[in-house]
Amino acid sequence: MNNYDLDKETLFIVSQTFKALGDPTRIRILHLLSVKECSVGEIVELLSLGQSTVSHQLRFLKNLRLVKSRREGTSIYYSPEDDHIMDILEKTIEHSNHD
Amino acid sequence: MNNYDLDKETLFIVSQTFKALGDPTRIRILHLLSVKECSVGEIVELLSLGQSTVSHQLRFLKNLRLVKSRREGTSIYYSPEDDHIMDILEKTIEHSNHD
DNA sequence: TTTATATATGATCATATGTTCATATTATCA
DNA sequence: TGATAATATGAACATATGATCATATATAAA
Repeated sequence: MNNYDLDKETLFIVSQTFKALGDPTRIRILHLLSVKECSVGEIVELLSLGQSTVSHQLRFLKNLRLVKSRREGTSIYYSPEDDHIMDILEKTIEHSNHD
Repeated sequence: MNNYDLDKETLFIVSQTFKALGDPTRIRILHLLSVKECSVGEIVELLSLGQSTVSHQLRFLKNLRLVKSRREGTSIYYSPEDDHIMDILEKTIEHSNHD
């Protein structure tokens, strides 16, 4: 058995995961959520992003189970869901500051 | 000082790095190189990819200093250059197999 | 129930990305 | 030097991606 190549499913999952981390807006959102749970409106304010942009990206991240949400009145609060990925993200951010 | 957001340069480096890992072809190439140093032709054969595709992606990876190369006659051998990123890639591949 | 507030969604558009084709470059060997 | 083999490059093309606009949905308050 030759392990030079990866199977299709692994390839899909891994590439999807890294693709999620490959966009500046999503990185900013995930990093913010690693600091504190935030409502959509708070993300919009703290990062100066459009409401629609944030909403679209949160849906993207939620589909990949990188974030989860809970409702509180009319607000919806988001927080990280995948510890492993968040760990990779934060470590890579630290790593990039040492260059 | 508010550390909710990331500075522009960090954001650029981190997103570029993950973008490199966000494509199936590049993942396959990097994973192969993590197993053994390969010439362009070997990569083409082992992964059944087009020569031009491999060459383009290798240039991409080399620009980001994720791989390095050495010449041997008319062949050019590539190998991983960034241990940290390769570690992240391999760990994420393993992680994806446990789901 | 109307109004206001917060969030989500769909369509559109410009740009980014990855592959392919054709060709150029570089090194080896007859 | 001329021919061959390995790799790199540029252009073109189709598809993917991310932001924006307009609008829909959902909850709360009046």
